[in-house]
Amino acid sequence: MNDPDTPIVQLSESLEDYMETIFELVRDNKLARIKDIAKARDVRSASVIPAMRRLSDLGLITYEKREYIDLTPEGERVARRVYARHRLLTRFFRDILGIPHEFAQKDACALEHSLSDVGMDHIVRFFEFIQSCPEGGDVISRLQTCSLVNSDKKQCTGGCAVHREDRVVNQAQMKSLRQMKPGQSCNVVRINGTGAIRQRILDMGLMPGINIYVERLSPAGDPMWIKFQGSQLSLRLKEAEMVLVVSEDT
Amino acid sequence: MNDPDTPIVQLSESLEDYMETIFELVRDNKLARIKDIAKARDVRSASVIPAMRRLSDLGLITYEKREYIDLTPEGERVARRVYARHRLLTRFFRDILGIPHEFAQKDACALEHSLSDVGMDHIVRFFEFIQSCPEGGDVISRLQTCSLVNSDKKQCTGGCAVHREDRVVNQAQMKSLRQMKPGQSCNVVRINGTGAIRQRILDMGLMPGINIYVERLSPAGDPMWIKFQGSQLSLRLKEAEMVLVVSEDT
DNA sequence: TCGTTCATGTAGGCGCATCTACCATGAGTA
DNA sequence: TACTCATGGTAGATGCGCCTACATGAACGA
Repeated sequence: MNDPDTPIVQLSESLEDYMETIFELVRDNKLARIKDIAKARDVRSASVIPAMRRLSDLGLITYEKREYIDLTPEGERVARRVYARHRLLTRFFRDILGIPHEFAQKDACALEHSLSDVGMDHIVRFFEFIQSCPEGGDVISRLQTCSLVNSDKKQCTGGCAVHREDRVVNQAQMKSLRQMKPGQSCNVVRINGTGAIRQRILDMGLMPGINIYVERLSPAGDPMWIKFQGSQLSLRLKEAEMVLVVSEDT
Repeated sequence: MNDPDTPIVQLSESLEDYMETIFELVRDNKLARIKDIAKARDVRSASVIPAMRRLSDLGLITYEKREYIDLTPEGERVARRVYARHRLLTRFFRDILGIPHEFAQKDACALEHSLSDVGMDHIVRFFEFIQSCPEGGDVISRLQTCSLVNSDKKQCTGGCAVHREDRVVNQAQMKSLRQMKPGQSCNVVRINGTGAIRQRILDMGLMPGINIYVERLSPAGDPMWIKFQGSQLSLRLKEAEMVLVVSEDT
């Protein structure tokens, strides 16, 4: 029944979510009712019932008509796993990547069902590293206060003058993409700017590490044509301005 | 039509995958056929056709009966975005977290559809930080060679003697959970060990950062009972041995 | 010119997860 | 005793994304 060596059943995302919800409800309220589950998952009660039947058939919950729902020992094992994944991913997104809690929560929800065990394990290892390595913690707090990551006005506490300001000040080899001439190649370091424009640039696929070849400027001068990852694209100068690159031409 | 300021249509995961597949096929082979798409996505041709019809109705692809499929300008915009997300996530998983390529690929696939823009943006910022901050790159390469993260025999190049060996050698305040006495509290630092046992411990929710309270040992001595995150659990001594903790009792 | 072959397309079905609309139960209350 | 009302449950529909089985059509070789 509750043999910890048994492999864990593979559930659909939806059923895993139900398991997690029940786990939290039982922990917090000592009982889980159809209505509560429906509310927590933001679905109708009628949708919960067939799900409960499926989970009950799988032996993960006890579900008798008109009685409170509880986890079986095996169900608790399954639910605990999902819950633990969720928690860790939320922490990773929030505390490491600095994603605001609400989004961290939501993104963890999406990933908790699909991340491979190997992937999960590496996230755990990342935490272990951060906690064990004397340098690990330092860098993460540096990261958190870095103006690149947190756009509020905290300042990076040392070392990297480069991104104290919004624009490059002292790394001579960085240019904006706009400054590049047709025929030149470069590599994206950073996207300056925030909000919708930044989003649009990212959506185009212009991201740190990407190699760009500048094709030409439009006759009118304004959109410039660039090529990267095998496809051509036009880019407004206003946008090109925000893309910080290092030239590839030695 | 292809106005970059227009918000991008929200597609189902499946349709996004089709868009991405078509994008890659057109780029690599100059054309995309039903058969190729079916093969790339590992589904039957008959399943591809209704998907193509839906995408065509949305104005994202050109699809006439028995003709090659191509992306419309708007479709290319949508596909490029998905593809860019995929690429960046793969790099993140592989190059930062050290997840083997195959798994990184697979996990990126899962996340690319659901990660919020905010989440994505923070991953980009992470890369920007790593590339810009003089300390960033160092720590990532340290992370990569750390024996915690890569279990092959690379050695961490300096500083953190703690995890040079499989067991703690010189951080006196670390103990294994097994050494804790009933009534004591502690905080998990690391799970030693690999493979199935490690997996089982993680599945139970014992992860770095978790607070544990030791309840009691079984009369027989072997399973120990612990409490964390509001629920009780039994743990074999063999497993408790592998859980490295710091005592919470000053 | 006529088959053969193979990609493409159609028809119909299935399972999941949701919905709406309605029905049943039972606990408290007039 | 009978009414009310929240909660739980049933029936049936929808949309998606996949399937199998079969039909169509175009290209190519005999």
